[in-house]
Amino acid sequence: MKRPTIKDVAREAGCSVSTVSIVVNDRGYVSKETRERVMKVVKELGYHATRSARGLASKTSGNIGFILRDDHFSQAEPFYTRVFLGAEFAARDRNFYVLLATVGRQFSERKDLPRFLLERNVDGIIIAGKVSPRFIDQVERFGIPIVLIDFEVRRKRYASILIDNKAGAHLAVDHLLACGHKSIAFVGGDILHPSLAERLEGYREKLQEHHITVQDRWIDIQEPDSRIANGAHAMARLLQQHPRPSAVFAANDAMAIGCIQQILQNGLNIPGDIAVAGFDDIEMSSLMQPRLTTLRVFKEELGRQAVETLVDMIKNGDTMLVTKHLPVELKVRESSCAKVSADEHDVSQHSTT
Amino acid sequence: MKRPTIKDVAREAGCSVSTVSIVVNDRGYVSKETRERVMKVVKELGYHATRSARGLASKTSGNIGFILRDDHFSQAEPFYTRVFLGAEFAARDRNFYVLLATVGRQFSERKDLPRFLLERNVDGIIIAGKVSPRFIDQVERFGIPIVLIDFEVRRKRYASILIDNKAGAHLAVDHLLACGHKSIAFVGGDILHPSLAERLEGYREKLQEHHITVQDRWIDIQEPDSRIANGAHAMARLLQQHPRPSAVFAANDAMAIGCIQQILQNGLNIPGDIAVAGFDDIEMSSLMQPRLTTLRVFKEELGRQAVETLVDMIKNGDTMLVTKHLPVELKVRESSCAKVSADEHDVSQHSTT
DNA sequence: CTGAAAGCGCTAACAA
DNA sequence: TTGTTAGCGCTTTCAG
Repeated sequence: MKRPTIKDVAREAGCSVSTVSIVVNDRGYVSKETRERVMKVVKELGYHATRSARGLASKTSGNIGFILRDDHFSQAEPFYTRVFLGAEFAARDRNFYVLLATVGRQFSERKDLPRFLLERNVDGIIIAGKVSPRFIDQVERFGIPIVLIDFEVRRKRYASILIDNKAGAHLAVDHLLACGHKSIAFVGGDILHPSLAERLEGYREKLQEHHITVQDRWIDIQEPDSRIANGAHAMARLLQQHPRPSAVFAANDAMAIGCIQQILQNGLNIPGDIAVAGFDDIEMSSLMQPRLTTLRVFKEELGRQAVETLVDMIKNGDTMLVTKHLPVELKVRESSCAKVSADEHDVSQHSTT
Repeated sequence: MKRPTIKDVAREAGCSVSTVSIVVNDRGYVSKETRERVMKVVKELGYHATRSARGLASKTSGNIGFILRDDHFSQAEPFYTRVFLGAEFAARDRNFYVLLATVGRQFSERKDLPRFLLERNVDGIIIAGKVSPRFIDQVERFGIPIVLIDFEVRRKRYASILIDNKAGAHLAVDHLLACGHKSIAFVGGDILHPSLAERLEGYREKLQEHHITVQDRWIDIQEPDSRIANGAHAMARLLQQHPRPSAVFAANDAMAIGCIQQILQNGLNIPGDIAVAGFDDIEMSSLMQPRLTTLRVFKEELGRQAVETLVDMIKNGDTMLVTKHLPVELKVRESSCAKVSADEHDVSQHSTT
């Protein structure tokens, strides 16, 4: 048996299709009696509107596009995978579906635009992480709301969900200072990424606040990319320095892990000889040996907030460009302080933003 | 400026809309000249068909529904998250989008059906993991292809992508026997799950093959659920046994990890006093201490194969019910054999199916 | 408050 | 090989 259409409902309820439409979408005015009569028939027939018909008539898709750089997705990179799952959750709560697409590192042609944009198959777009600004320009031309996650563009403002990177860097450096370290190095790759730049900036600020000279030779931001291997490379260079730093603050956990590998490989002790702190709190960080001190970023929450913000823009036609900074949390573990208790939760500290 | 429609293209190209439709969808016969003329206009105008219009006219959505039990998704459970990502990958290659939905453990009402089914917004369905058979019945009534992942129903056949659980269990038990263990226990929860039942069955078969009596008191399948905590509970009971087993094969890594926690907590040594092997190779297994010997399941591949199979069914109207068993791989690590080299890859073994 | 009617943009017979 | 013509099922003015 075929599925009932809106016409069937109208006929059974003895009213017009437009009335049924109004009732099932709960807009406009309908008398209580009519509404109930229609609802009853809807129940009986098991009627449910077909998405593509609604879409064609109303020019909405009920979908949200989630765009990620391919290298962030394909290696099943733990950070953005979490953000994506957070978005999935929130979308389901708001009755949207999430369509996923990836872009190349350097966006080249209109050919590379996600299919869902060309097909008009999304009502709004979330872009997670750093992508080519030219790409964002192209996306903008489709005239649908956009929310950025963990990324900003210089010349233009977008609604965006950001990490409180500076506050996090302050917490990390404060902690290392509290552990008695005076010579704290910074390791970062792809420093053009606004988030990583902010972490470096926060590091600088905090040292200055404590009247400690920022030493350029202890700031290693040569690596093009913030992956584990590159953390190891940077650390190798830092170990050449005389005197060498007694602590390292890495721009993210991946690089911090690379640093740790390099330090251990050189027969040095952690945190005895060198203390290490990272940023992100990816899953691996709490499972490795020694467990990594880091700043916990609430990844699912980033995705969730982005969806909430986007849905508000879609539904209310909000034109206000919201910017939210999500606080981070310092997780002190063995890589930074010998004396840390097993219960890491005792020493958590929230950023205050 | 408004986006061009198929009519605009037809007008510019001096032909009818149906010709344009045929060209852009690459079906039916069109003269080379006409085709090229149309393509040229398509390029110039930057035309791209709107998904919902195509959907309404052709009764296809271009989407695949992926259904997961809520407790498998919400805790961001690592196993199914991977399977889902694998499906995402494959879908993108085949020009489909994946819509995600979850079902409660016990499906109750038509109300609980995924919205994308009611809205006719998917062309096929993937169901991952164990769900209520009544739920599958309901899904079937929508008359679209279904592929099951890691699950079977007794009374009916479905296309399905399965794990070669028996072969895996054989490898595990063989390995433990080779390490000199004669008294090998089995720990499992939710043994009604076909996959877990097969692992137990494989364990039994292999012991019998070696003329070792299968001892019921060393088979602990009381726990309702195969989570870490329950692994610990089961292990606690096994440690009461006299004599106690010298090795444990757990139905999955989560329970194996619980076993390890319990063993260490009792001041025993791994693998000295008791060896442990798991199944799944979740990420945590290679990061913990001691690293867990387990059977690697190719989770992304499960998702990918499901999509490929499903898309074939959707496109070719294949009615053949394919069943694929994906091989697993034994990863020997410290939890089972003291003498294992750091390079675990040297001791991998594939199941032969 | 309710109904009639005009599409939304595309596909798929069916003719020509 | 190409064109004509019905819809697909719903939303949305616009009258009444």
